Amino acid sequence: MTREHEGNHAAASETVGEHFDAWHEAGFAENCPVRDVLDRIGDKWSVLILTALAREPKRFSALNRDVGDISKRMLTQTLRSLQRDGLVERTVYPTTPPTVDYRLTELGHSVLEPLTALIGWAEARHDDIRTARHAFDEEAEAA
Amino acid sequence: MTREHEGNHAAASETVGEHFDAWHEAGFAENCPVRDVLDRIGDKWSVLILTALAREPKRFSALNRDVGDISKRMLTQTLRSLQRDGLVERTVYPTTPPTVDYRLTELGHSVLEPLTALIGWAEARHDDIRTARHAFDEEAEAA
DNA sequence: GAGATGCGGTAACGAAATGAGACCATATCT
DNA sequence: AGATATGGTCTCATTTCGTTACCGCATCTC
Repeated sequence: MTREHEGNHAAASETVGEHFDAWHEAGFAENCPVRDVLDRIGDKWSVLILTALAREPKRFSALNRDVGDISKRMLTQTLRSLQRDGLVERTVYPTTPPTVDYRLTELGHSVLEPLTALIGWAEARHDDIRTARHAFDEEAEAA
Repeated sequence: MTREHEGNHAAASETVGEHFDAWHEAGFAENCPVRDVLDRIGDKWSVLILTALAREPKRFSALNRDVGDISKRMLTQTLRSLQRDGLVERTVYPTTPPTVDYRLTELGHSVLEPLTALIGWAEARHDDIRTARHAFDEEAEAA
């Protein structure tokens, strides 16, 4: 029943709003999955690594190359936390030098589904965001 | 055609994999919407603020209370960047003391849809994540 | 056989982001 | 007069991040 923006987004807004209230009452810090999960999703490299692994397992150095400007340090760190959360599986083959590969677990694959939606949104609306950004910056500069 | 985990996630994995390859060829840093968008989505507070505003506009201090343990500093900062990206609209009413409220724009509401999917995933799989986490930690401790 | 290269990382250090808290002007309530 | 609320900003300590150097080992090149 809110008046302002009712595309087809009203339902989602309502749903999310209810979730928020529920977390709020539940104590928030304790059992809020969003904090727990989004902190990881949102740490700048996780999503990129997950998408890089979407189709096939990759070795450490392949990831290092493919993801682009990530440092080994952050790659190691991010992979560890993804592994810890059960999204990624690390396999060592006892060759010399050791070969290590990383692959998505079922849990890891399953998160790609909602992520696809988000990526789709990002691509669809990227222009709108950039437009808004420019407008904002010019307005700020004018002042 | 990958063998390992084929729930219903195969399609998403394939799609995401293709996207990744496309970004990769396109140069990555330049026109990668994910970097651009996910950096914002994933900054620990943005999603929380967006969900807090899902149903109704709120004032600065209401947000400060509702979101919980966010500092005013980060609240201001996050709101500014959401505003800059056109997700949130800031309105000042010339009262004394000034009243300011924040509301989602159409763009802001539209992102709730993919976010809902992600939140749903987080809640559905939260137990799996925590289980994996405990297993990992115990194994690490045993070593 | 000497040096460079690739492997999968770790250690150390400076830079950047973040969090906690004090502070501000104004106005109202007690 | 003093406390409280409003919407922030400023400062400073802690945390996190990114860069670079380095490790042992094996293979490839000269």
